[in-house]
Amino acid sequence: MEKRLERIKKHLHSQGYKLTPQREATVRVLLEHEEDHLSAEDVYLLVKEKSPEIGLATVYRTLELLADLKIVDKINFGDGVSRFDLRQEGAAHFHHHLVCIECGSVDEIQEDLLGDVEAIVERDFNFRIKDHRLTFHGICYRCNSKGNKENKNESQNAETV
Amino acid sequence: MEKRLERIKKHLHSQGYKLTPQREATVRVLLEHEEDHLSAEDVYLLVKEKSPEIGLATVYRTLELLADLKIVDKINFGDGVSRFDLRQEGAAHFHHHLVCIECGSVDEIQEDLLGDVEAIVERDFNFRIKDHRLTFHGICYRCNSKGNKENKNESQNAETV
DNA sequence: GTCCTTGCAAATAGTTTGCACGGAT
DNA sequence: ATCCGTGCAAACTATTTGCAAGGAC
Repeated sequence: MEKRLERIKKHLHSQGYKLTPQREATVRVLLEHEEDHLSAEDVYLLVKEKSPEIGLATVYRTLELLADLKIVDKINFGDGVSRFDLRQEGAAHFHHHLVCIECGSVDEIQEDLLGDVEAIVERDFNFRIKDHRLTFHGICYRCNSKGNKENKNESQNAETV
Repeated sequence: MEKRLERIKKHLHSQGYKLTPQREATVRVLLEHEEDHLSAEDVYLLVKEKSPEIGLATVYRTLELLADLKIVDKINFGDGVSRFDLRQEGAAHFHHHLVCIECGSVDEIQEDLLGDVEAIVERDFNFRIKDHRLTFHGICYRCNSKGNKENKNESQNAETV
């Protein structure tokens, strides 16, 4: 993990930015919560645990910077909040998401899967693809097996990030 | 177009809602701007031209209602605004979008394209897909040919949308 | 009357911005 | 001495909500 931090630092430097303590703290939180899909507020609260003096605006500014540098991706699942997701190092494309409409969980799919589709789009629509967003909404494997028990269960929300 | 309005009316009635004048005006605007991807504010301004007494909150409430009934889809291209898109009648799935990072245009792809991908996701991740969102970001055919004019390029002009 | 729906205004939520200060070069 | 980055508060934008009033049945 230190290695990735180091590389991010270089990436920042190469663009004329510094890895300030606040930015480092923010990146660390992102690295430690790679699986989650944190909102800016989530990140802020987590950063605050280690660096209580940080301001919310700084977190927003850092996340925006990281998004500009393609270090993180800003995503939006339709609940009015932006979420931030570290890009896999060296990944050609952004990964996909499975959003469960029952428990709210968000899982990731690292496989590309879209190769053929993109070829068709590029050819048929003369569209030069730079990036994509693919999200499936449905019932996740957890809720699927739960539902099989035919239990008219109620509020046991899963992690939901 | 009247026919679609009629069906939407029935759809509302079947769920215990009425097609009030305000709702009708809103739906008409959506029907007349099917190609566009209007924000709530856009819809509001357009509805206001014909029905000046309507309130913004009513438009929001109507759009939310239509989204609940799956008559429209709420989409989000990452600029903090929700946009509303009429669902194709009888379409099993939501259509896809091509967002141009150069000129900001948004084109639609009605073809499904995701059949194979969805089969894989359902099988490998035990995820029951109910809906999806697929957006490509890149350079549209218009900007492609524009950029090509000064360069050496040849026969590839599309007219999709 | 009862239930829905509406317009308006106020409230909220998320995010951005202005500004003066502080630290590193 | 300059430049970048920060914290704070205020500003802004998009959206939601409370409420009194109007209309259909």
